[in-house]
Amino acid sequence: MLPAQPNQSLIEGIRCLQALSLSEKPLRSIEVSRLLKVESTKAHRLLKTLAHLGLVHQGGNRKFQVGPGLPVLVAQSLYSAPLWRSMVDPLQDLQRQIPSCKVEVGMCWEGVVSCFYCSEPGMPASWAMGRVDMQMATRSAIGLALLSCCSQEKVEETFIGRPIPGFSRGLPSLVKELRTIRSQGYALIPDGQSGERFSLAVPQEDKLYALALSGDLSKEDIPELVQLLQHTLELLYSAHNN
Amino acid sequence: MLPAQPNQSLIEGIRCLQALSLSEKPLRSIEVSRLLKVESTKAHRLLKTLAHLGLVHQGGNRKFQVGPGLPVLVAQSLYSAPLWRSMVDPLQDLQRQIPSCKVEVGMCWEGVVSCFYCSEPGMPASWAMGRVDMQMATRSAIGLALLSCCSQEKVEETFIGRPIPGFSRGLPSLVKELRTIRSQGYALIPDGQSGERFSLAVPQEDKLYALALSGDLSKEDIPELVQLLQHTLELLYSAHNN
DNA sequence: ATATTTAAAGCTATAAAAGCAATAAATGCT
DNA sequence: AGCATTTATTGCTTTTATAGCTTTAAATAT
Repeated sequence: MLPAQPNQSLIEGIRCLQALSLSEKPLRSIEVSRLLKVESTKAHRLLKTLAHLGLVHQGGNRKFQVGPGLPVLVAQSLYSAPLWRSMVDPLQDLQRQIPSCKVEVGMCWEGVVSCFYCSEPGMPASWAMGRVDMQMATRSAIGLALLSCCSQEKVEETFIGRPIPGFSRGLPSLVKELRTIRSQGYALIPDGQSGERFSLAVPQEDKLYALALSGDLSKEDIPELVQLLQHTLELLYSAHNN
Repeated sequence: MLPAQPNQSLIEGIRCLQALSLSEKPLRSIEVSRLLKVESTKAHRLLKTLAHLGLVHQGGNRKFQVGPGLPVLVAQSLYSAPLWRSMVDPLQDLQRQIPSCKVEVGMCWEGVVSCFYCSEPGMPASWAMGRVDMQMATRSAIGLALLSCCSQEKVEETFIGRPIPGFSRGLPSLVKELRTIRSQGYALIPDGQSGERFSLAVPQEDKLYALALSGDLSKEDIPELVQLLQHTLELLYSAHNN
């Protein structure tokens, strides 16, 4: 994955972006430099470069925050390509087959899941695509399904040294859970407080995203639902890879 | 804006991302290198670095496409900060005052607008935030309002050499329109085919985003609506800058 | 108004990309 | 299926861009 000659500057630049996106408020360049433990001139120049590109916005008070470039890049990738739009039809079909469930498609990065498709029962199709919600990966079926596709090292690297939401007993219990998920090919977790609701997610072949169903699922239906999800994923994959 | 020592690698890396986000389908590294007119080893190494970071995804066929990092970064910046969530209340208030109109907040980058808030009449609050839709800036009131805040050079740089959606007579007519918008402080354009519907947008002080109202607007109400939008923008600004 | 902190630029050593050449791996073609 | 062409990937050397120190300027706080 990592090339023989990775571009260090690019890596550091993205770290700046990441820091800004996680921050509660806009940051001064020196604050970023301290957060990332890099020399202040360097952070400053990276941030200014990102600001020039428009990925970062520098407000009147000179503080930096995430800028217009990021949402536009995401929107472009979702809309300008037939790639993603072609996913809507198969997903709406799925929604019709299981009308009482929520249908979601999401990606996982650095322990965080973002769903770009989310249709709740009764929601018009045009509202379902083009969303960006956020959940902690370890509390989401989509996140667990995708994490189960990562190597154990990658998972450890991601979660080491910080509390793992939903796994208060730490990394080993997460790793164990992921092993189970990997072997069965799907993640099933309770959804919300009530014992009736569950979330069921299956990862896509490429491991880029996962598809989830949430609602009143009964244990005996699981194998059938997993099959349905896998079938839908195949449709999605061929829809945007031909 | 541009620092004395901009980081060239970072700029090139982002150009790769941009190329992928605009592409109809996943690209081979050599295709990216040809699109951007850079040496192929360089493009390859940048893409591999981005793939390692997770901003780009390399599928089984080795082709590159936008990866999970981007949507997660956007979602994080929208949700993990009180910054953006604090915008919901003022916007819902606005929606209540003008119940028949659509309310949108969007950013503009490289001639493209992405709205991250979009509430249509009757839409629940929780569905309005966390959207990423896409429109061409020159066809959108939000885009025109934000472009009017850019220098003429910046605008020319963005649109030179390509057709400008909605301005078939070219750059000069866009520049003229932007001058008008800048002087009056708002953009007003017809919305859809019917002559009844309009879109009205006002840029935020920092020029980071603009707020728009779309629907059945009558000419004589414009000044009042502009005031209302400006007032809401002040609330938004203070909501996330204190 | 003054002191302190942060931002930004200049400059040089150095480390990191660029780009060529070589090899390996895919892909396409017959 | 086997050969030819294209693409991906690495190694190596040169060159160039970045790191980071120092200095100056601009904000911000006191």
